[in-house]
Amino acid sequence: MAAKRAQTFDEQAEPLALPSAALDGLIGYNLKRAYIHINADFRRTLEADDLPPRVFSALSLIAENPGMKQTDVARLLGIERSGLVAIVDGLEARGLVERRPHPTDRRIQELQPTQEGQAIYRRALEAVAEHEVSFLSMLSDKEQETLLGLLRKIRQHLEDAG
Amino acid sequence: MAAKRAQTFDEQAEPLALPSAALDGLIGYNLKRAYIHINADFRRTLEADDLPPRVFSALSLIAENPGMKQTDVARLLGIERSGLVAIVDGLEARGLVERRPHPTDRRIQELQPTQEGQAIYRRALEAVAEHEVSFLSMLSDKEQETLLGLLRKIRQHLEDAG
DNA sequence: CTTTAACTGTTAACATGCTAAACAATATGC
DNA sequence: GCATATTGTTTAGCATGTTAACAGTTAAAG
Repeated sequence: MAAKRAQTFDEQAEPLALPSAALDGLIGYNLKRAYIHINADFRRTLEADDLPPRVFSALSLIAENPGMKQTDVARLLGIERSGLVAIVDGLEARGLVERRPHPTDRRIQELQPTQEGQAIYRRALEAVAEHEVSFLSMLSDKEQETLLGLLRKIRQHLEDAG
Repeated sequence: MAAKRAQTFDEQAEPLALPSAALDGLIGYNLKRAYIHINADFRRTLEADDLPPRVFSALSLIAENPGMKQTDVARLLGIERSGLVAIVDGLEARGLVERRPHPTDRRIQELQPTQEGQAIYRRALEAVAEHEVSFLSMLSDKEQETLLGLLRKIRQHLEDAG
């Protein structure tokens, strides 16, 4: 059990289109709707590994940056330290991540991915990438490249100059 | 009071970038991050009118399609009928929307925007559109047009043959 | 016509995922 | 040494959703 619970929420708040001509002209609205669809697919893909998006994100950070402390992971995820505890507890209970004592600072517990954690992360990432291909099949390769470039440009300007 | 509550959540779960080369190549991930930023701006913009995104969406539906019943609004928003009750209660308490009896079916209460409701909706929509311009200033007009077209293409294929 | 089923809006109980506040253990700066 | 800050954690609470049950009303079946 645990896989079809009810999917209480996250980003599935607007599955259907709002029939509004006014909103259709806004990039933000179209971005939101496209995101909702692709995120739903993302969630479905990760459901096979019982990884909610937020847990996948945490695992991703830990797998790609071994040795981070929880405070940093929480900050990067944009949640409170207290909120991360349960997520790491879950990952640790499943044997995907380990809390290890910091060599000099005994307050800190470094987060290390286990071999299984790395394997599952890589497998999940590959599954997501594969799903994306079929999910965006309405766009040509050229169009996908253009879209990726534009989205990156937005991120770059917003995340660099905070 | 009521405007800086705590902004408990919605989509602000990942304000900072995940330093991951693997994820950066995924359109879905970049779409998500761009959406998070633009949605945060969307939320800030609507905060002036004390309109959470979900309330704005409901008001938008009602203002642009007067006479809908709650069941339809809930379905279009992707939430349960029971969840919409509080939202409509709030809009009605603020005098932005009215519940009116259906002429023949006494189960139904038609949702009608008041004059003030329409005014606030139009004003909020204009504010959102204006914010979008400055928010996406890193893209040229041509690039914005391209992005809008690509996002629409995605939506079209996903929502038509849903 | 009568009975049965379906639909509408609503409430109540509960789940979820976060925050905020307090805490003990530890580290740092003067 | 002592005040202050940091880390991870627990606890309580809130926001926002769901599901289940309901009363009133309508539509369908017999």
